[in-house]
Amino acid sequence: MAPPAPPHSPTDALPPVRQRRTRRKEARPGELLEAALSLFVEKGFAATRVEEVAARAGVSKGTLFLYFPSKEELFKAVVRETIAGRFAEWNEEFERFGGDSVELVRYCMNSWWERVGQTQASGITKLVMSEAGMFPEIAAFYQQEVIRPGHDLIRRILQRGIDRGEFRSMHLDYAVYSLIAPMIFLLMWKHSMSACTPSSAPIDPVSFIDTQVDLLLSGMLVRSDPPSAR
Amino acid sequence: MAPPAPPHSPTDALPPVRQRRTRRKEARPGELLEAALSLFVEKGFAATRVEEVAARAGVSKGTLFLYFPSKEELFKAVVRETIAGRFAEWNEEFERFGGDSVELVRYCMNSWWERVGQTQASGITKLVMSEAGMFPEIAAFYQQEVIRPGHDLIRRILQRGIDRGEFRSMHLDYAVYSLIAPMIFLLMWKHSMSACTPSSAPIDPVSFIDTQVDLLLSGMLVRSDPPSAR
Amino acid sequence: MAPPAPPHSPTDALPPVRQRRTRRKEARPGELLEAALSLFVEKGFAATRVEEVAARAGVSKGTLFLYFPSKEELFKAVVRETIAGRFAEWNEEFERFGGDSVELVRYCMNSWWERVGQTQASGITKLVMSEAGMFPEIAAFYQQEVIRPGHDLIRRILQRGIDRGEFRSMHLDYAVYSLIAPMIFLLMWKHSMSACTPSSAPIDPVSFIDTQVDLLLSGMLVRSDPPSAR
Amino acid sequence: MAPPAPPHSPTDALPPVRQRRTRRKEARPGELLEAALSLFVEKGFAATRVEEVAARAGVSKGTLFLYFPSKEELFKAVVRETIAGRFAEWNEEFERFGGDSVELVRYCMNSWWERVGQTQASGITKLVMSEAGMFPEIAAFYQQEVIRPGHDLIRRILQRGIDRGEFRSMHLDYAVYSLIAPMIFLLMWKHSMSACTPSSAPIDPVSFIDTQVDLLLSGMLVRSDPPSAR
DNA sequence: CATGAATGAGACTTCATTCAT
DNA sequence: TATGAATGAAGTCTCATTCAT
Repeated sequence: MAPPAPPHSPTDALPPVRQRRTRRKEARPGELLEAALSLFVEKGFAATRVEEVAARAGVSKGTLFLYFPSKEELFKAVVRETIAGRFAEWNEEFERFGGDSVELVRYCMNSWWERVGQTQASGITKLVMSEAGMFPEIAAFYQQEVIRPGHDLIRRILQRGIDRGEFRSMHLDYAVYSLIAPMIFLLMWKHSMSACTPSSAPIDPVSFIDTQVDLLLSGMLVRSDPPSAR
Repeated sequence: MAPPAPPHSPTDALPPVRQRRTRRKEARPGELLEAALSLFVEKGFAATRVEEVAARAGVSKGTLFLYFPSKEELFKAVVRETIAGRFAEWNEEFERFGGDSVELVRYCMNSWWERVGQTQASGITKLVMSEAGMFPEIAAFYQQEVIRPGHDLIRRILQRGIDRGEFRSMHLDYAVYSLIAPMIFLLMWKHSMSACTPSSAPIDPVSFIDTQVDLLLSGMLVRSDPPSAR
Repeated sequence: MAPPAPPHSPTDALPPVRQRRTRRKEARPGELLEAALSLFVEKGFAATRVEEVAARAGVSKGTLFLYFPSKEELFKAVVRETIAGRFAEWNEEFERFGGDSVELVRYCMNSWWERVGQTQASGITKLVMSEAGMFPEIAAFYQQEVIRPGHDLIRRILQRGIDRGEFRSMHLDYAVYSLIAPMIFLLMWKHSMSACTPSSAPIDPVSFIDTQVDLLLSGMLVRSDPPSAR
Repeated sequence: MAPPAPPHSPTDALPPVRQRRTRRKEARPGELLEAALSLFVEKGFAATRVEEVAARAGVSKGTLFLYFPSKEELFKAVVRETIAGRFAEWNEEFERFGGDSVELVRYCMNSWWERVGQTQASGITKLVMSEAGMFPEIAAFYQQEVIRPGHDLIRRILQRGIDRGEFRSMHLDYAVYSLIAPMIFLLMWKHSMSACTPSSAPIDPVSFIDTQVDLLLSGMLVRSDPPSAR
């Protein structure tokens, strides 16, 4: 949580203990957001007490309200913060991708798992889905900032595969959801079932994604031609 | 809340009123569970007030506590009650199925949508996933009563396909989750995003399931042999 | 505020101890209002804690909120309650008055002191004036329900005196305020200065009113001279 | 809050800025008291936040506590400061007055309105009366520093009128309060009702005082009659 | 002197739960 | 059995006051 001490040359003057008061001001919102994220994910919105959040961030109750006017606003800020324009860079990255579309799809899903699914960020998606009923505003925001861009990104990838003659033509919108579905599933699984029960058949996300991509690309059916997949 | 006794002539028959009373008494727990289910699904556990549940069930707050010792127990009862062994009959039904496995898979998923997904029953899955963190006991119960039987059922279907030479061999456990994932996705979608936001690309569940099955069975890749699709 | 025990014949059965729960329901709002009135008057709106009000009314904090949705609403209810159409009967009474207008004015002011000034009701007028800045809505309500009717009532009395040739003609609106002023003064005095300081020249309200009426009616000037009025 | 130093050419004279700074330092307490007075009058003691006071005075919250050890002490200082012996000069002035006592009374009241009533100073009287319950000490202080001297001043004027054969003999103490009453009324009116409600019959203070003096001096009764006064 | 971030006691309000009727 | 008035623990939020810079 504390920023790792950067490697510094011996000539660096080490600032005594980093003045407490002044430095904090800028760090506080981030620390609070981080604390709030983990607690919200752990216990849900309602069951998380602001005092706990403050305590985990190492400040008092009152301080929290210096930065966020209410518990709800804190929640919204957590969502906004965690989401914050992830898609701009992703879009670019995928645009530049040179390989065939099969690999792109596989890369895309694995990459999502690494950068979102397995991080705490996935918790807020679970949270948003769980609490959507209570925060329509947040749900709408999420829809706009995450769902739609994500949808569009995947759509473009599939279109690329079709254009290059790699994928057969298909109902794009639903195909997109077919790729989103396993991620949502993984994420709900991680934060719900697996979190608290010794599941019978534990899921290894990487293997699951692998299988999933295989199936979606090549299907289950027995075929004459060997699947191109690994 | 009880309808005021209407003025009636001495010749009026009393029985109808008495009947309603009597039937009510036995129906109470069920009515309460129903009311609780819908409210828990709509608003989550914490945000649902017992008074609302009681009101929706047409009784007073006190009465609710006559049947359920606490809000938590009410929640658990909702889950237990709604889940009640569905799988016995399903198992049988699928055992008797005569067609090819492609059709069985398609039938299975459509049938789930009809009997669970589109009914109120889907709400409890959403509920369990949302509140799993706070009710590990319930999550475990669900795991045992729903997840595992469901998993096993689907596993047997896939195994049947492989045994009959219809499906290629695959990692069964993950393939099962690949079939579960879209259902979970559909259900979370229905109860979360679509419920409160005018989604850009609304999902028609039947079409989505159709596409999903197509893809999982035949894949996305361009092939020489035409898919056996429906 | 409590209804005086009605005289009852010896044959009346005295109800055991008056069942606690049921009877209360109707009495509660009144008891709370009474408690609130005295506390608000004693300590002002902000310094009065709802818990104190509840305690003085013999109930718990939560009970208060069963009857009044917020502290502000409680305050408004106190004002409304204490004010509640006092003027209808007064109007009538004064309309029926037979004596000369000098006596009517004197009667009017003495009567105000007896029925309002010396009762707790005067406290809320002080309160409204003190807190007007924070409760514009209340101030407007008071203006409409108390100030204006009171003003009109006095105006009619003065007009009567002029019509009967008892009073000289004068600027009625300001003359009305001249009669209101000493009441307001008395009431502020009672609730502010005298309440907490051993005043040097304590005011006996009845004597003060007497003198005030004398002066307003007959003036200070030595008799035979025509007044030097500008 | 401090004006940002404007970019200036090297030839700019610095002094003005320095002067302002220096003067500021000495002026601080006064500016704070002024800000506090207006806010306390507007919103009452409890509803006024020290931060607002500081902001209106152009300093930070912390600075306020450099000059006043607590909010309560700030309040007391406001009262003490604003009251500051006004009566020495007034006494003198009235002692020197040559005209008849009728004119003196009229002059006295008009003069009070001009110098106190219509200025911000009137606010503290409103303040003291409103908050007397919470600050008995202040009320006593006010009683001693303002009420009593004022009372004595007026008493002396009335006695002068009697001594000169202008006024009839009367109960002096109450007569004094009869002259004070309209001022208190005017002042409460100004700061309470009129401040926030579009009053039906707006009061012009000068006209009101005029009428009031007329009535108190000459009475309401038709002239030639001997007054019926008891 | 001045600042403003931090504190934490304290106030209002909610709501699951009890219990006399 | 049913009611609904009453409770009080618990939670959110405010704001006077402190203190390191």
